[in-house]
Amino acid sequence: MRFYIYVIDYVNMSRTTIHDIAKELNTTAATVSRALNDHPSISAATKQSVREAAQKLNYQQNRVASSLRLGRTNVLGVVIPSADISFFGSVIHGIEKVAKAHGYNVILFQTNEQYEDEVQGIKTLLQSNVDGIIASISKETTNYDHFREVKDRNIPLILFDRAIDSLGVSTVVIDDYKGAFMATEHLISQDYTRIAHISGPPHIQIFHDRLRGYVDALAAHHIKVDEDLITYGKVSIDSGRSCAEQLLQLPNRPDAIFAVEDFTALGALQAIKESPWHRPGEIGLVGFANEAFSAYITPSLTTIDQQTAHMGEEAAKIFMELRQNTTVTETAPQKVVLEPLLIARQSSTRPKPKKKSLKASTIVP
Amino acid sequence: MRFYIYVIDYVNMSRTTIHDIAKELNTTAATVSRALNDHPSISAATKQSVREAAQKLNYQQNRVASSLRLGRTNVLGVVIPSADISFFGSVIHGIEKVAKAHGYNVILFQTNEQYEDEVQGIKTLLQSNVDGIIASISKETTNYDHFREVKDRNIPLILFDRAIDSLGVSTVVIDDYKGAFMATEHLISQDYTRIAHISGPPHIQIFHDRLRGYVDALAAHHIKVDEDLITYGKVSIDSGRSCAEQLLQLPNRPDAIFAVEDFTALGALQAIKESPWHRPGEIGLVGFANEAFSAYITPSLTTIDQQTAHMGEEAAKIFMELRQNTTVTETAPQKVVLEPLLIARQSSTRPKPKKKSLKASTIVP
DNA sequence: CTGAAAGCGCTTACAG
DNA sequence: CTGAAAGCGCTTACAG
Repeated sequence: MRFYIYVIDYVNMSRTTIHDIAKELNTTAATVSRALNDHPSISAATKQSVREAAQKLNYQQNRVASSLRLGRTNVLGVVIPSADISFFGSVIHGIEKVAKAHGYNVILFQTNEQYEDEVQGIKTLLQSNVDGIIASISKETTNYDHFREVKDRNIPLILFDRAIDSLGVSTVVIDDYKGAFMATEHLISQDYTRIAHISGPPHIQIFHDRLRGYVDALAAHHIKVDEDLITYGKVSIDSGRSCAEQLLQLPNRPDAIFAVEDFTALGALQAIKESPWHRPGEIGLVGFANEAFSAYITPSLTTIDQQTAHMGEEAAKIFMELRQNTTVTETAPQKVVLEPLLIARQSSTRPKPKKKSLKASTIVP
Repeated sequence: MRFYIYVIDYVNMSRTTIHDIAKELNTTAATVSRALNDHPSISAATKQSVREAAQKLNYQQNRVASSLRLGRTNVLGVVIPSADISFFGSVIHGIEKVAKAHGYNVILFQTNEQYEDEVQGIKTLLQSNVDGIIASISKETTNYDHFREVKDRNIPLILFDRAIDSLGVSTVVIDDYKGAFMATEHLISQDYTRIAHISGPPHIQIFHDRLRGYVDALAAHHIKVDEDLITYGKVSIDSGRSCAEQLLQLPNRPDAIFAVEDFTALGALQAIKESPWHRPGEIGLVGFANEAFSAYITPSLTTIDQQTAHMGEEAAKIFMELRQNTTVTETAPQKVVLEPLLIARQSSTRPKPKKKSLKASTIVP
């Protein structure tokens, strides 16, 4: 009887290269490379045998070597404040999806809303020779030289959501004005007439745009804007709650609230539920952002969807177009403005009038 | 008067290399390289002048070239089902944070729970010469050869959350058994006695562990396990709802449900709210995962927090240790088990007995 | 249809 | 303390 013992020395086992394949087939690395890249001047027979040998030797292309030679990496750099914020997680999802479909990988860099980290991130990505960068600017950033550097190096740059027009690069944003207009108009269509707005810090562009959309929607429907019904919160659950409490205590209280974003709306909802007008839709409520929780709270929250994954996809698609352009053609930057989507749910649905305590009858026995 | 016109030809402007710096200073690329890498045998004066020239010429190291030469990339590959799931977004956040602190970049690859995509992702990362891979296995995956390939190539592999012991690689998981035990014990402490469990596909380790924790907690408190009260769902809202509906129709119905994760719990909650036992806590409910929505639904959901960002950080830290090890030392795989945290909320809080319709009195006038 | 050779930009053992 | 040379693994213009 015999024992066969196979010892594989991983330590000294270096990875298969095209030279190993060439040696195996008594040909050259050039031929192997061409065969693997399906070069037209290589015979079918050669391609076949090269592929078989590659398989047999478990060959994997070394993309680092390929990148160095080709001068491109097939890597897309993404710079965002944090992957831990669902909005950005969703955008990354869209970016990576499109990137993968085009043979690109995604390097992720988080800034944590810090300017220094953002500068560092851009620098690292440039060193890594990424073929393009998609970014959402940190809240703290006021100097944009690092983004100009990207532009100067002729590397496609696309900004999403938090974009700066003055940089002259392509951008993907959602139409906040229109989203707010739709939200307000929706409440009007539900026969709400005294519609309040809980806004955010007015110096932030998107909040300002939403306020404008609210005001214009009222005007479009000949509803007078009542300054008393506009409050400025701090974009949080607690702030939404206290703003709503104030609004509901007004002598001439609102019959609906449009909140600047979903967390504010959530706080407002708490205040509404604790008020005498706590039945779903009795005081209409619309948020903005379609956060993960908004479909699941009670009542479910009507809100504006920002098409977050779509935003990422669009940004990646713009990159795919930009990379085609030879550097000679200076094309004008693209500006994609996504359509907001109204997601109508219970929080803005008027309760059926007349019939009282319908509730019990809806219960499945 | 004179006009100075600076014309910079970006098209033909190729990036500065160490050779450009060397030419500028009448020295060689070798010296420049050593100076930039702070090699001890280079004089302080030379280092100084090289750094100045590098700055002046706006030099950025080409990491691709460096990687090819050094045989390592300082890139960590991360393979997850989807960045759009808050759990994974949070884990990536933790991974990237630690990676960055050690000079590593993160390449992200999403599998969308598809086996084929997972295989492709691993292959791409290997081709990209990542220095290590952190992954969470797709639900669909039952063949693990692609992970063995990573191991065989001697590339550090760390699995998190959805890990497989048989692969013999380092893992970071939360103690699912203990979390389920805590969840069940919590229900028992709230005087629930007929506690049902909606599990997930039993071949998935974490779901199996949670089932065990549930069973053992009952046993520890001398409550007989009733097979009728254990159902196997598909880990979704709809599945949770229909499983709960079934459970509630049993002749001897449960008075509490421990759901295998929060979406299942959410569906179960819908079923409970439509049942005759719809008052908060009347039928106790606990989920698992502390999803974004769980704090905000009504009633708020008691659940088990998995310390997601911490999980990512731990995985990245293990990598940082593994990479130190020379390939000669075959160290045993590490197994980090994180402590689950019980987050007690309304869904498992017993309604006050005796007093009826207390509700109205809690409303602030 | 295939091969020999050069080169992408870096790092480092070897020599001085 | 610095330089000349080789090489990481690939791709491709050029030659045959």
